[in-house]
Amino acid sequence: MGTGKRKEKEEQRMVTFSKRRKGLFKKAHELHCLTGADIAIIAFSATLEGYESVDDLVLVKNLVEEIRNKVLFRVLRMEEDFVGSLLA
Amino acid sequence: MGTGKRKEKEEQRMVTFSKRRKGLFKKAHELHCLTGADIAIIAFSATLEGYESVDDLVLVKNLVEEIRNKVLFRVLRMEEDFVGSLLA
DNA sequence: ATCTATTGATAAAA
DNA sequence: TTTTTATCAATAGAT
Repeated sequence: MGTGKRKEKEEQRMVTFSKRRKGLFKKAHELHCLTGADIAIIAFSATLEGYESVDDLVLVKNLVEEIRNKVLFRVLRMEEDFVGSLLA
Repeated sequence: MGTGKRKEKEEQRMVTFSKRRKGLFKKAHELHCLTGADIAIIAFSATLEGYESVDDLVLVKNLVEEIRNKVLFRVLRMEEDFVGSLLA
């Protein structure tokens, strides 16, 4: 396969990735708005070149911390509910 | 509003949540298969009662750790690429 | 980036 | 709960 063809194929993959990632985030946003659910999505493309930067990764790192905090918050709420049910 | 109505509304919200979460995960799976992207999704319903357990939260905790590892792996790969580009 | 014909998701009903 | 289906939305391919 020529280099041109390979580049074309890679570009097409990125088009698909971009379109579908956009769709995925839209669906997640709808789910959040419709039901109040807390949702976090992280999506890495398979290639790094040109599509991800250190800045992006810092954003992801912050997002992961946010998610961790949400999980911890959930655990706290569940423990509160459990204690509440014991006292009820 | 009567209690019955409120319960009905909450049930409907959970039906919507379940259906759309299923759809969201399907989309994410497709995106992964189609483009090789690494994707992580965490979705909490707005209410806890009956829909989430400590076991679920342990799974989420593990997922968050997995995501963190992926981020770190990406950083390592980017650093390798950077060093590689300097040596090329 | 924009368009559109087709496919896929899903809300409501059974 | 699962199944059906009539609508509505996502998107692959073309431009």
